[in-house]
Amino acid sequence: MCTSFVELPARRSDASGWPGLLQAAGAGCAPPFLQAEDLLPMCADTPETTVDYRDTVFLPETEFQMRAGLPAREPEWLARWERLAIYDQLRAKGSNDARPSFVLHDGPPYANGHLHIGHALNKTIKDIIVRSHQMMGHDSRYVPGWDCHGLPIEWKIEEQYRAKGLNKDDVDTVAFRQECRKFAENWVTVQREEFKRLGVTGNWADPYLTMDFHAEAVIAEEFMKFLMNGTLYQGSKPVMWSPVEKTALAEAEVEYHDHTSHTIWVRFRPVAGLDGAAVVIWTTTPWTIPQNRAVAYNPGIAYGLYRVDAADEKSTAVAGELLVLADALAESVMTAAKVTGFTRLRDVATSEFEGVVLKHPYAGLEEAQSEWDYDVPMLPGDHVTEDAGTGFVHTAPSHGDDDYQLGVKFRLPMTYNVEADGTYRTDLPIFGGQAILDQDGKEGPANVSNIKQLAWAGALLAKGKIKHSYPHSWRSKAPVIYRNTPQWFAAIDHTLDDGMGSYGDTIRARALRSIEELVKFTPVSGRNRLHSMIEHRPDWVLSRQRAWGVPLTCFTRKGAKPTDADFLLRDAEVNARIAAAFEADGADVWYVQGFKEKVLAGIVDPSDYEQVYDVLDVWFDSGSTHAFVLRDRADGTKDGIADVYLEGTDQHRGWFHSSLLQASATIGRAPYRNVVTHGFTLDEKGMKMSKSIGNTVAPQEVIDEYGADILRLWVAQTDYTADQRIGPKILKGTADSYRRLRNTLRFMLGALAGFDEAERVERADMPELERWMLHRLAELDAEVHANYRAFNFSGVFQVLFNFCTVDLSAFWFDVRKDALYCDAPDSLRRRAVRTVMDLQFYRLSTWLAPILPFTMEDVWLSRFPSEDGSVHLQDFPATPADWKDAALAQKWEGIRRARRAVTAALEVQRTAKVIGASLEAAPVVHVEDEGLAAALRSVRFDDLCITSALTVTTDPAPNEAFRLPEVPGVAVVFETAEGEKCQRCWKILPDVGTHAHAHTCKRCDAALG
RNA sequence: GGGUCGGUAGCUCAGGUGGUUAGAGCGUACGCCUGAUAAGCGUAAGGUCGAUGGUUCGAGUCCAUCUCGACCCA
Repeated sequence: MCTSFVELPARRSDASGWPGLLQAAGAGCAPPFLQAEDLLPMCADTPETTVDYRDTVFLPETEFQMRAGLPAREPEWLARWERLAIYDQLRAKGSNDARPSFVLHDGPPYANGHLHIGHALNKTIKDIIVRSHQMMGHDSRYVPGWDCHGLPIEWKIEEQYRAKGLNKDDVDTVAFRQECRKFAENWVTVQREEFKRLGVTGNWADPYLTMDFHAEAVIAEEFMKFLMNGTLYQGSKPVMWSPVEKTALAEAEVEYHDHTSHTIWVRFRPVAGLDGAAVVIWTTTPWTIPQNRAVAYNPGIAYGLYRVDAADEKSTAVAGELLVLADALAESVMTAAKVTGFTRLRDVATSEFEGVVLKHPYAGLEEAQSEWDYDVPMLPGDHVTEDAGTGFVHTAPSHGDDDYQLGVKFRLPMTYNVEADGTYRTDLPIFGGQAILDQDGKEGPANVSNIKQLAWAGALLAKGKIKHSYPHSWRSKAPVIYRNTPQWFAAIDHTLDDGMGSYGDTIRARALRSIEELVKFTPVSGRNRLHSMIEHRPDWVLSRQRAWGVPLTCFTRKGAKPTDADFLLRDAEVNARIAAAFEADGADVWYVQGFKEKVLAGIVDPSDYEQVYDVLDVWFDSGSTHAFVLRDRADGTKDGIADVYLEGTDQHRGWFHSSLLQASATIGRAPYRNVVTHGFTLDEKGMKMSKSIGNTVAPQEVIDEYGADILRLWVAQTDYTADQRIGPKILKGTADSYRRLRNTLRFMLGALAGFDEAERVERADMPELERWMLHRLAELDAEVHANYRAFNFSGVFQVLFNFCTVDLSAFWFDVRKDALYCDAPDSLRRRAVRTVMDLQFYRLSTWLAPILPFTMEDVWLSRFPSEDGSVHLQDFPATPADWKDAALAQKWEGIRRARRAVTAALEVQRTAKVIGASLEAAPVVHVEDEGLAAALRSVRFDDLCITSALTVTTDPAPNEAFRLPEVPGVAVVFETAEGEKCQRCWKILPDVGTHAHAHTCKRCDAALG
């Protein structure tokens, strides 16, 4: 009954579309809008009257909001995903190898403080990789992790102790460690929520922590592999040392203040050569002279032989004595030495220094008991400069970093003259027991004693004082010294016999071959960077004199020297007991009274062994994550190797590096197949962000103002492999791009309202324009996949964004609005358009889902409302390869070029106020090329140009025709459209007014039924 | 100070092995539409490709130096 339509609202607002209309059309009834029309006083004899056909036109209908309201709505979707357990559902889907595994192994952030923009960037990139691979058909697992041990947390707890007036040294180690654990736990909780708010998916319910008991047990086990395979050894290395606290300090624990130091110029006389001239060194630490083992020169500096001619009477210089000095510094040295006249005798080529042996200033002194009767070689070193001093550097390998490096290089002996309290060992001749710094941090007698002794020995050329910046302990505020302390090292060139030699027999060799053969780097420059670091690095220092970490679980034999074969206890049973104890109760047990006795009982006599109380470098912890996560977890990988490790470029020196060294020793190769690195986030001008400059952008602020999807879109549109910029202006632009994408999807949702499977049209039955759209989709499918596989999201974004603006919004949507709005619902053309739009919808919404998980969920649910649905349960739809049609694409490229000429021509008339809308035009298009003319005639070129009529001709164009330089061979003559404006579709056509429905064209009249 | 990486329109990005007037989108300006409407369409303006010097018939693309920035070292 047609009358039933009377009850229909004049304008439909239900999102489900127009079922009533389809039904009506199918039933052959008059459509409902007749009712409205009948109410109007229209008839054929009142042509001036307009008819409102608005309600007969199929305008887009959607509940999907133009404005996203992301900050408020994102938490709702997060709750939904949590309720639906999306991550777990996907795992179930991939179980039993139903889908190929893909694992991005998380590099653990440090559990300390709120997230900054770098964290957000890092986790968002990871998330896009994880999500895109899932949707490309993998079982893509992601286990987030945290780095929990280490110095910064220890400081915080110490700080709390100080605030309470407690001293760390008075507190039980286990109690202290438990405070640290609590602190880390707290930040893990905080950061986890902050990461989740970014939309990052993963196994948040069960992340990995380096302080988990199992992790601590595995870290110790991994360390014990180093113990057993012979790479572990004890050496020593100078570190910053506070004699007051009797402890080593890290760089971050010292502060620099002005300090007045002694400064001395000292003669080192050659055993032979150099014409007997003394080599002069300069130092601000006279107390290191007893530890001198070499004098360094720089082969790039010009040196000369100088003769003292005259000197002040207070000078220690003697007329006639010969000195070797850097030319650039000779003058200043002579001045310091109060020399009033000197002569430069000749050049001294640095080749003359080679093989020269000097005498220690204290050599041969009676009281010295031959302590210093050793050779002091002259050695080349790039660290020697001519900025200050003499051009020669006094080298004490135990008391300086350059000195140590030179010592390692030339095998200089380390000295052990300085005790933990800053005094010389008591058996050191002349100076034994003297303090460098006393227990109040004040200067002890050591410096002055040395100056006196040098003067006595005739070696002191000059002395003075200097005020300079010098490191002080941030706790006691006392000056610190460089002092060699015993440390534990991994020998990375030690030949291994562990049956894992496929890629080499040493840690270094395996690491290098892994880089060369087993790992793909994104960007490629990472390969060289890591390679050259590994190639040149020294042995790995594993030990730290700290409390919050995994201890170096080993024992040394009392009375044995580090070089003795039985110095270290190597016993598999002991190791197993340690691992079992850690597994049960964590690494704290190492610090419980009687642990040594417990694990050594029945194997060796515990009283014969010392327990080591240093803790492992935290890089060893994180370098071991592959073992306790990838290898040991059910959601790890079968071979213990990750598909991807991804971090900032600074981690070439950090996690990529330590993981590679660790794994080379324990599994014989790199633990990863891909290394992906991102740059740093800078401010809008490319400057480093800093709180003091006030140019920081906090992720939370962006989320509050724009929403996480905007932050994620910023990540996706940037080339993260280089440094990126962010700031208010850039985010504004990102939000603009977002709106464009959102509206594109919104238009599709509106146009697809009520889409029914019965409407679907086969590709073969579609107009060429729709087949061309399918071609574009197939092209995009390939590009999107390739870019996601290459971790190139800016490529994905660029391609999709351009598609949405250029192909859809500016062309296809604009052209097809006429068909969508005005064609009869059962018309083949309209159905074809909706079919293509449906196919587009599935692809665009899924392709963008890894980048914009919130918005695409909004889009998806808007089309498919449900309690349990989610776009994130979908894969990218398979796209038939035969949608590609190169010949069609070429033809349509020509058509679109011709279209550009037409739109430009219309613009001239528009500017001249001849027309407003393009439908007022009916241009004549003169085409020189017959092929192009045929192409234009084979399609509805008038529709494509959105004109009411259009003529294509190969006749020569008149001179006044419009031409575009970039579209040669096409000229446009403007004509206005003839006829009346169809009140329904707004085209101006000659037949309007001749049909049953007033003021309509033939098509609309038919559509109205 | 050393090593590595980077500097293409206001912004985000394209620009195999050197070859005609350096591209895209956004933004901006102007115009149009008012049936995607805090939307949509069209047109236009915008770049001495960080600087200088070189190689070459020819360089954003190759070389050298410098400069700015970032990271890692010292």
